[in-house]
Amino acid sequence: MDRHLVDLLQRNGQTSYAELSKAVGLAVSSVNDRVRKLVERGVITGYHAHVSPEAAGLDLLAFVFIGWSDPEVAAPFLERIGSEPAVQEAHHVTGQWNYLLKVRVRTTRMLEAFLANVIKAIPGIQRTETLIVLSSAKETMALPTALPDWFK
Amino acid sequence: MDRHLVDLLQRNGQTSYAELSKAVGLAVSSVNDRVRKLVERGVITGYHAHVSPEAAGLDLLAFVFIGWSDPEVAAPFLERIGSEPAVQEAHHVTGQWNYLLKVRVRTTRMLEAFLANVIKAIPGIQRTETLIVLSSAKETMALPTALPDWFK
DNA sequence: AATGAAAGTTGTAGGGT
DNA sequence: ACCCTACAACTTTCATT
Repeated sequence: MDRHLVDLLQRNGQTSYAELSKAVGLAVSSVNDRVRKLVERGVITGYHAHVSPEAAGLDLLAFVFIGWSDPEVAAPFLERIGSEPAVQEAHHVTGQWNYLLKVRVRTTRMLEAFLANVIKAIPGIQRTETLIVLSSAKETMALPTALPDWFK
Repeated sequence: MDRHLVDLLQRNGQTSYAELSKAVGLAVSSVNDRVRKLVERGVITGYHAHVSPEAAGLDLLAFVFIGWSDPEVAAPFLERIGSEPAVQEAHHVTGQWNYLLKVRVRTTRMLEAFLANVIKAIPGIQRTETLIVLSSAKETMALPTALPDWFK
């Protein structure tokens, strides 16, 4: 039941309680209760308008691997990229690199500036490797709510 | 002006027109006009509830690189991962790999099943490399609306 | 937990500046 | 483009089962 509501709200965050009510077969006020509790419990963390990167002029998407040896680098690195809007994601990953960044900029010139003025400006960062995204076949923020058939 | 509205709606997709109106200094109906046009123009592509992966039981995030030689593999690969909820993103990237996937599952056992039953089940896929995400320091879908100071 | 109805807000469309 | 107004739709609360 809650899964169904979450599913619908992931797809369309503006779905009215009237519509949700019809879809799940509960009264409007019951739906209101359940959604409120989903937010209180932290299952639903927020509602956001999604913006087309291209419409915003951000035509270049890149993944940047970051490497360092000195563990002292981590704190200033995280602080810097945390306040950098061009960085959409920063993940601590296994393997030969420390971090993987997802970066959106306008052009290759701007990517170059990002690497030179933001990343290399952090003392101690030794290696980077950049992958340019040619096209994105899929990009969704909807999480699976049910177990897939290939895993039981 | 539109940038300001987009900014606010990216942060909170439930911001009322009354609040937007107060924030940008326009009448409610003007705000309504502008937001409607932003949606019509495709700048705002939709509104979505954001769900906590951990609350949904998806504790494992991984990036999976996929490689093949035969170009015939692309079509069936894209069709398969397009309909796979565990795959959040699929990017065609430069470098030694063809695609980079962002995958969310519950456990390492489920990741193993994904690689065996979904990826390796696609004929022609020759190489994969999986990076496990230990922690995500940043994960936002808010796009920058202004040019950064490190790029003029 | 779920329901129906009342009361308060908000979204939207119209005409006007 | 922007504003004001009015009505419809929606959200939220509350008493009840």
